[in-house]
Amino acid sequence: MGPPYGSRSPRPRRRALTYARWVSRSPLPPADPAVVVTRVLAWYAENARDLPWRRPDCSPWGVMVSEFMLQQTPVARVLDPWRAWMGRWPQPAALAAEPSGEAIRMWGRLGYPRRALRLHAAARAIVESHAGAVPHTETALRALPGVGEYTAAAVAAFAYGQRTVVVDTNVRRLLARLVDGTPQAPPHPRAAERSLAAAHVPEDPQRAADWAVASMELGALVCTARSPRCEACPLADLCGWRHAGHPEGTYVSRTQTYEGTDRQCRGALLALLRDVPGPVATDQLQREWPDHRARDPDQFARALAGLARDGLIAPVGGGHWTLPTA
DNA sequence: TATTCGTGGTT
DNA sequence: TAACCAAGAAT
Repeated sequence: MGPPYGSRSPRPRRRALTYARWVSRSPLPPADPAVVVTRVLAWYAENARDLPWRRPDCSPWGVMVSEFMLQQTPVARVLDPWRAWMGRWPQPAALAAEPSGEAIRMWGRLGYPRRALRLHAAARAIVESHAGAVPHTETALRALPGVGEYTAAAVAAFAYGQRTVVVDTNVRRLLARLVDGTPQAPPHPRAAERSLAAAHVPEDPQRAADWAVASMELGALVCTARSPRCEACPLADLCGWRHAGHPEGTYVSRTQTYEGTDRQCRGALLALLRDVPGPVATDQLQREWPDHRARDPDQFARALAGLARDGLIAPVGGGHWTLPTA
């Protein structure tokens, strides 16, 4: 047995090899966006997943619900909750008629429960300001709670076939690799990224919407963050990152440990309130997060106050709490 | 602009 | 197995 792999600091050597390979090759010309779009659309036609919110009979509301649930959440975890949600609340008005606590309860363990609260508030805004119909324009969509730049563009494109610039984490990574030759997009979106993405959007609206979903799908299934399947990629011969020999990334993600965080505490408290029908005493909640689990003695109180401030829970008097009933 | 906000599968 | 990552938004 030799020394453990990496014990002789292979980095400089590896970097030198990468550079030698780079100079020995002819420069890779910039990929023609028209060619990129054509290839990705052809790939999508053969490889698209059959997701319920992509079917022609899916309502704009169904598209919007899917986009909320898919924020920072994998497709596989969204499928069942989406079906249950749409079965119970097929239109915005049905959800708007319920207290927000029901939305929080229905959200279950999808994570980021403030999304449930915002989706509920968005449904009420749609009833109040848009006669119960999901608005068509990005501007009107963007004004809804929980709808940011990405979601507004996505709903306009996928629900109404509009020509928008849809830039999600998949598209950002795909274009970073293809055009910039880097393995990952910058941690925070830059203006240059939106310009680059806009340069790839076809003129025809329906084709633009197809490009949006197809480029996202390619990023999700082939050009993945870890272990990309370049052998299955229709853009492999155009890819700057592949041409450069797959150099490693430089961005270091802050490792966010979950154990013992405020997030975990909030999640545990909310889970208890979700799983029982009525009010819960503060003492019982405290038992859900005993001091020995806490990072600091104020954590329980801080989490409880935070949940209340966010509107995820409400006091009902006598030291009891419930999901919001309004 | 940098942080905060859940949860669970994958590597 | 610890770290990474997932169709972001709000502040």
